[in-house]
Amino acid sequence: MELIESHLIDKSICPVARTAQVLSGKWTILIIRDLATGVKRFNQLERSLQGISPKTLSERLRSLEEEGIISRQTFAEAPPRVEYSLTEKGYDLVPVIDSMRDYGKKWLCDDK
Amino acid sequence: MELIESHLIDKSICPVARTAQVLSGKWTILIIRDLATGVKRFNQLERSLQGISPKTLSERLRSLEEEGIISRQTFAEAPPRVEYSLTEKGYDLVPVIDSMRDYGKKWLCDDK
DNA sequence: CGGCATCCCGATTGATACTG
DNA sequence: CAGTATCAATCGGGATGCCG
Repeated sequence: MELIESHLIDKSICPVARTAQVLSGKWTILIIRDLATGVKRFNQLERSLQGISPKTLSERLRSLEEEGIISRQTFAEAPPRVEYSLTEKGYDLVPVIDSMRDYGKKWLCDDK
Repeated sequence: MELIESHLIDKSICPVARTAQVLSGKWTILIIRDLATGVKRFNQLERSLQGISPKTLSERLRSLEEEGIISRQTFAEAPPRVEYSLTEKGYDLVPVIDSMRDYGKKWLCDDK
């Protein structure tokens, strides 16, 4: 078990803390995880993220959009259609999700 | 920008969600980040994590210990000494932190 | 369908003071 | 030094209902 050299961790800038802040919130990472599989509509996300309230989903989507991580495309149809997808900035979070998945599989899941 | 194949994401188990749960909390990841550089004492962490209250630090450390991510070693001295370090389970979170650091440097830090 | 407006709650965090 | 005790505040999140 090697240790990271202390000087490699820049605390003044602390990209870790900033990323953590962006990913904070109970559902944030899961929304990005879902969108990583492709474009999704509001209701698709609502069903996929079992237990999320529409308010919370709406809030998270808006703040992620403001953050530039997801993009929102509306279609003037009846019934209305809104599609959410990852931007490049959002897609670059996939490695984070992947490493979290690896960790979860190794330490937090009994099965497989 | 390729997309992940949907079937590669196992939502029933969802290791991502479990890992997110373990890492939840405002300070959790930062504590692990600090301990990744080596053994630390309570006061060292308190100083390093600017703004954390001793109560919160104490709570986080205890829950991380219960989680098996950090280990706590006490020394019967005067003044008392307690050292915190990462377990193997904790050290395996370093890739997650690394990917978060990479992301933060690329997207969230102007400097460099 | 895709939201927004309200109201509400519990968990998390913080400030501060104090102790073994 | 390494915490605990107490109190207060914040905040994400949930429930429900309404609307274009």
